[in-house]
Amino acid sequence: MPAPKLLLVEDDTALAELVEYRFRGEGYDVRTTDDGDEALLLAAEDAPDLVLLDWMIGGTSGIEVCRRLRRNKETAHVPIIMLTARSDEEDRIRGLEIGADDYVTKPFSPRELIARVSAVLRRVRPALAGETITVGDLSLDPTAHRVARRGTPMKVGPTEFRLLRHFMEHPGRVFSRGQLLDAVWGSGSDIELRTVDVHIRRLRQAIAIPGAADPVRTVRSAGYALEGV
Amino acid sequence: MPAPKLLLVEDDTALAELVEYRFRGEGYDVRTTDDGDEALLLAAEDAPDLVLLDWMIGGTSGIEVCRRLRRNKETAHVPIIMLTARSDEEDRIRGLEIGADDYVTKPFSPRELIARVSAVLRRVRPALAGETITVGDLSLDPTAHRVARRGTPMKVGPTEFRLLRHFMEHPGRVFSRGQLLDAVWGSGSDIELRTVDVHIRRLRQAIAIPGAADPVRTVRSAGYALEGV
DNA sequence: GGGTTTCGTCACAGCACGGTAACAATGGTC
DNA sequence: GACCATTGTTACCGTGCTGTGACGAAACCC
Repeated sequence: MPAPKLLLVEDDTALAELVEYRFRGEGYDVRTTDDGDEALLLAAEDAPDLVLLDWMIGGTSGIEVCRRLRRNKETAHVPIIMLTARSDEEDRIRGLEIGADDYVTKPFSPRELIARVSAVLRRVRPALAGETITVGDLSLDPTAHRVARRGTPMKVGPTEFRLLRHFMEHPGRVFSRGQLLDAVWGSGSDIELRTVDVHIRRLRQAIAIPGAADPVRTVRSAGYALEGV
Repeated sequence: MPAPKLLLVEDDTALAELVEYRFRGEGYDVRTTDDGDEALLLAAEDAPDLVLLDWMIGGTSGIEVCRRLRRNKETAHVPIIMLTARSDEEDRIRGLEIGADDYVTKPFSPRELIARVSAVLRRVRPALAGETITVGDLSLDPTAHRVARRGTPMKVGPTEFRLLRHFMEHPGRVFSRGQLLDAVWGSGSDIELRTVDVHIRRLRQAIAIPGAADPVRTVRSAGYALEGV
């Protein structure tokens, strides 16, 4: 899962550094500029996942930047959060109507800003906000029904998918065949225990890549487990 | 374009009536309740497009309602705006982290609330705001009822249009046949599951262009999805 | 090492699932 | 009314998935 890319447009250097520092700490990839035109260039050449935009930056107004981001096809749907010292309702509404996705008034705490950013990202790109489960080099998206290893998508059958999901929801934990039957096949299923072995093999086969270790661990006389982090 | 459906959960009757009145005026379809459990029922039986949720309603807390909305698969992705008298940063962050999409403190002006609602909706379901959605090389204009692929217009039947629109509002996500029937045909429809297959085929046919991959993905034993970004 | 238990692997039969075409019913248009 | 577009249903077919038993390999115990 690539780090979400933020573009911070802010001319208060001290504030910009603080925000940048905090977001870096949260695993974001942050670029900063204090100039509206430069912001548009940066956004156009490598579209960020979200823009933090000061209401008023030296030269052009933040509003104008917002409008022009929306006009450009490449950046039209990038979510924007406006930062501002003003708390007039009039301005707030104007910002939202122009196309900002959220509006945070200064002074704000970094924690709140982080919470808002991740709330917005969760909506826009679920894959960026931890909707996907990641264990080691494996990632699984339950809603898209997708599995990838080291970024490359893997073809996984239905039962193997459910099996893997169960493992990834409890990484490192050992499950007996009976427990796996209950969890993956349903508690009422009347299926041979050994059948689990076969699906374990199919799962191993499905997520195998040459030169990489098998993440499924066999625990003799106990069951199977997914290699933890 | 159907009216966006709001669910308002608020126990201050006077405020509830005011909000309801204003949103009706904006063309929204509003249902109101003052009870957390009833809210969950209403949301489950006919998923709204957005929930306005009071922080503290008689009996259960709004937070609990929020959490349970998120837990239910049907309502997990419905955006939520919390309304609250508190303005503690701690609470605000907590609400956002729990899964609310936005947070408005009382007293608020109806205008601002409307602006925030439409900002969230624009982000989550652009089609509701009458905006053109773009996913991959597909674009869909909800007001003009037009679909284009790589710029060239495509002829798409009514049902296929609604189907495609639903897919494009949730790109990448897998929907079971039952879910598609609820979302596209209406929750009360009594239609064979396999009928969905036929319309999927018709949709595929309608948006097919030679030399391009089929954007509709079949997920065996799970449903269908539109190839995400 | 011999015996026993546990696991890995394979091939196969059965069938569940999705793709497709054909058809009847409906409703709108001229 | 005749025509056309659209819709929902069904039946058939092929493919891929699933569960099982059998056999050999490996690990464990003495």
